[in-house]
Amino acid sequence: MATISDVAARAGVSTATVSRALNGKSTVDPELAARVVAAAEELGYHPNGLARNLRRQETAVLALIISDVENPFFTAIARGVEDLAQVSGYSVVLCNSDENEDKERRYIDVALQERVAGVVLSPTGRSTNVDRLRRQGTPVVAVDRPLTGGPDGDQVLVDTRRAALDATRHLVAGGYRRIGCLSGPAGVRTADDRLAGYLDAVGEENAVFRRAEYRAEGARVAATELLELPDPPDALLVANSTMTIGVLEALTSRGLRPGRDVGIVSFDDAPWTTLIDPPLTVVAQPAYEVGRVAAQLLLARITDGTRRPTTTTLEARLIERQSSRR
Amino acid sequence: MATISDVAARAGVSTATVSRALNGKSTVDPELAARVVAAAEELGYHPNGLARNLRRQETAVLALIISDVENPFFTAIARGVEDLAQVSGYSVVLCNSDENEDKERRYIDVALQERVAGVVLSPTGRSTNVDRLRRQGTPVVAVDRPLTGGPDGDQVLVDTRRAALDATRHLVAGGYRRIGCLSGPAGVRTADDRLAGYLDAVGEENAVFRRAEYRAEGARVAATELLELPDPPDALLVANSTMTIGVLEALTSRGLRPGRDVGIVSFDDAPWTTLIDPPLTVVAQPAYEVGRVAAQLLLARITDGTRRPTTTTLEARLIERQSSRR
DNA sequence: TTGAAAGCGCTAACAG
DNA sequence: CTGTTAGCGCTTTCAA
Repeated sequence: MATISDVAARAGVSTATVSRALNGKSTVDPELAARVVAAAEELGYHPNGLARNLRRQETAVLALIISDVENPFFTAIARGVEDLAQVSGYSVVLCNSDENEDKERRYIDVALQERVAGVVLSPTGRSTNVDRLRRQGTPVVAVDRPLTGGPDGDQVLVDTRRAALDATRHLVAGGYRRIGCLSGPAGVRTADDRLAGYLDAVGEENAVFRRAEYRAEGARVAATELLELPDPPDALLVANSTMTIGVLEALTSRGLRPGRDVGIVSFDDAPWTTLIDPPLTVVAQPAYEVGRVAAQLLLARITDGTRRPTTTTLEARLIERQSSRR
Repeated sequence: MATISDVAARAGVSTATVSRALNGKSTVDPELAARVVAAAEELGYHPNGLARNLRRQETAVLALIISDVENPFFTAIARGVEDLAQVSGYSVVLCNSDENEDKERRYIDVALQERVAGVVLSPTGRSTNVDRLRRQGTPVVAVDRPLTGGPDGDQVLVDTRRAALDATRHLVAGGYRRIGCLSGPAGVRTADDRLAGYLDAVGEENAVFRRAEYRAEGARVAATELLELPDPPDALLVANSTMTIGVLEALTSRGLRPGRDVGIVSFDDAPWTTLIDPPLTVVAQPAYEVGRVAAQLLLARITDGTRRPTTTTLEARLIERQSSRR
């Protein structure tokens, strides 16, 4: 692969001139510059980013570590981060931690090794992994879930406890009497918060809930358990759209109709939620916006490492459709 | 950030020894090795991947350039690539080309600059971008769509034309008389192939079809056009699940029921396809498998650049549900 | 088994 | 405006 010296030789100038001509940083004689460009073209020259970054001690790459590539909520965040990064000349590499602390650590190590300019992540459980980044001074911004242990680092969250409270109250207002909740795993902050919001609304004494993985299958099983209770819930708040798929399966297989028989409100406004009958009432989270804001904060922190850490909390929006009406 | 010399100084050895001890390549006196490990630990040392890769002239990173992060088909591929790469010690960075040749070119440039070990991509339109990779000798494997211009490079495809043919015949067998097709943009190979398979089945003279972006909105409009024809189709083959969302919206807003009024077969077995009423008949593509095979081929080509290019074609599977029955 | 030294490809002082 | 030179942090001969 052609190197800068090859180009320099061909253009009859020094490597420094090639560098200057190609990067447009300093002024170069137009005629020389033209020769350089021509030579680079002829040789199919692509600057070696490794060498460049090693020398410059910086990389125009952001790492985005999310817990599930197949969850529309996170892919929407990814788009937000990417769109914003793009215009500032940064590329984004996506890593899938799979809600697994080990994988998260591995990817954080990769990020550290490759000396990325900064990382956006949805932290899994404990913060010990994040500390590694902080210790090396790599800018981080957390999305969706707060960093535990100190306000060190920016965060972009959604007020999901409040959203769960509102959603539950909406169900109460709709005339449902015994409202249940299906939330994600204990220790996952969003899952805990959504459950807490639900409890705020119904009170501990009236609570009927289960926790499961943020996946369809676990939710199906958990929903079935709830429905088989002696005094089963007549409405369900479900903590994410993937779980809702399982919940709807459980309902269908028991001949129960959403809305009429069991009121449903689901987190996340997935594209299919309007297609089913009845259409689902959902809590729409501003995922794309979360991504954009996170990228903005990260870039700001990259240019100015001394900025005080901030926490941005965005509001979710309840979209009332038919599954929460009898 | 601590460097190898810091570690060397602290352990009282040379940088060469640190390198050997930490990489375990060569034999190092156990006692020295222990000192090195301890020193690295204390300093929170993370080897600089940039420097390492620059020296070694290789990177353990694969780039995966796909045309839509929000399309479940591609995220399933991503999982397949990642799972396989992981066990061989490679990391995968995901780039979103958005079905846009410019973005694709930018990401290919990034891949080239960062000297990734290889790239998996779903090529957008013309192959001029891919040629850049080939010219530099970077191993490439194409997924979902073939590389145009020569069999230079491995490819992993799905026999989607055949799948479209079978799906259309299935509709014919179900008693539908006038079968229409909604496919993706001209020039996108999968869209062309699915349309071709449809034409194979119904014959040019009976064809009623529209093309649209691989997105919900365009498909909704196109489906509406078809349904407003003087002699509208009584069944529709839809080229991807995102488009199907638009198609179902069009049907619903006209009071038409899938199956009974208009038979539907959709490409891609999205998780929600069983939740709607009636459940959708779909063409399930082995996306995860496509990803795994692609990664396998890429790794093989990375270790042996002289391998002859291969083309793997996987079969799709028709899953019959209720939307293709009256 | 260990250390000294060269060099991967690039950029940025520093002279000229 | 241009060239010379040093060096980013690492791995890998080559000698000892």
